[in-house]
Amino acid sequence: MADRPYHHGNLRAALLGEAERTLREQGIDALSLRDLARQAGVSHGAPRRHFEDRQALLDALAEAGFNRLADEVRAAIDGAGEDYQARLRAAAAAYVRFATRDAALLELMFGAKNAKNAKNANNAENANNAENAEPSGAVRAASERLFTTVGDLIRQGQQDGQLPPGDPGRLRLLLVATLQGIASLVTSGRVQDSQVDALVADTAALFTRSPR
Amino acid sequence: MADRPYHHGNLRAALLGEAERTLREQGIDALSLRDLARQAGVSHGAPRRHFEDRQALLDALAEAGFNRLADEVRAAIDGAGEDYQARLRAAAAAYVRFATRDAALLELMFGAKNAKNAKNANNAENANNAENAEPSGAVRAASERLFTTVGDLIRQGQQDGQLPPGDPGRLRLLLVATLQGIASLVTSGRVQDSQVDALVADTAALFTRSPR
DNA sequence: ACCTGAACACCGTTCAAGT
DNA sequence: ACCTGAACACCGTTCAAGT
Repeated sequence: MADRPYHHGNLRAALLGEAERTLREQGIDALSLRDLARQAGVSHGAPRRHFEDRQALLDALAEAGFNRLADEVRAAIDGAGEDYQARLRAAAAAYVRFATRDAALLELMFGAKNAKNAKNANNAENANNAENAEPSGAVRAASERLFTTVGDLIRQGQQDGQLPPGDPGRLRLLLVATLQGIASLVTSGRVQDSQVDALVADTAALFTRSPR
Repeated sequence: MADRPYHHGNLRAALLGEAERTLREQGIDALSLRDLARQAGVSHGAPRRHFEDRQALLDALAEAGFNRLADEVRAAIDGAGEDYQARLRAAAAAYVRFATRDAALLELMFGAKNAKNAKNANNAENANNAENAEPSGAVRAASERLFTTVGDLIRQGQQDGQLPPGDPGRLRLLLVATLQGIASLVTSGRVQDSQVDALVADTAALFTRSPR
């Protein structure tokens, strides 16, 4: 039976998995390190060995979230056939699906930036960046996978003549913004499920218009 | 001198004002009812008379935020002259300015929805909407002022022939989504200040293109 | 009508100590 | 190398009691 096996073996993975579930089912306010430790059957101090503080756990969740989002969007594009508008719609639909299923996680992924700086406000060496923190390195790297995926879609559209020429980086930024904005309206309950299809279709149509 | 004047007179307004400042300067994690009470010079139980719980305070902040955002966007449009693209750019720029100055507040305005439902999960009478809560009535009403402002801009563009005809409601939703998406990238630190002008210009150009 | 202050059940974080 | 358990300083919320 082994009441307390190894040192739990893979506490880090267990904490992350349980955290993902709690986040999905009960929201971020219900996410506590002590509670996760309880569910994993370890003492409340144990998580410290794997996550320096609560923010480190949230960063790890955001990182995994970005990796999964990038994967799902890419898979949707790859499975959408040849028609370019259909590929755009598939990317947007996959993004919205992620937002619907993991609203709190997506908020977490695009949140942060504001919380931690307060501590360092009095700290002279960090005073210059006290109000413009960047996401942590690992989170940023994972979020760039999403940008790369969308960038590939943009480049393909320009090659096929379905998108206007010009700086692909600017178009990529605008498309990510649009996708994230739709997701933000969905997670905040300002878009009904019945409106999503139209919004996705309009997004694809908007980007494939020709300049006047 | 009057150490403790009336009953503080306008505790509600004082709490809201201080909360707005804390939110701006230190982020949402630093926002505590007990701390606000301390700064207002009242006991920690006093805020309860004006805000039933912490969420009620956050709702009031979000409500005020939406009213101010709608006002600022409308003022920017009204002050932008006759050129329609310039009016679009002014609206987008005002939105981004709000996001830059009050990042945490904007996140709060488009957040929520997920946190409160957990409590009612076991409650049979509320089981049906346990995973799709709407923003509180007052917040929703204030957020609709933003939608109305953007809707007026859309209608004007269609009348002037600067925007394609069709359901103005759909176009409005897409424009709000785009603005909120840009803001989300800004508040999460994924758009540099130097990229904002191009993004704003590209947004205006995108919407005023003609269908191919 | 508005506020106080004790009480309760939670947190995150720290750190000496164990295995 | 990993985990325990006491300790500390905070929370939000409740509620009898005061003015």
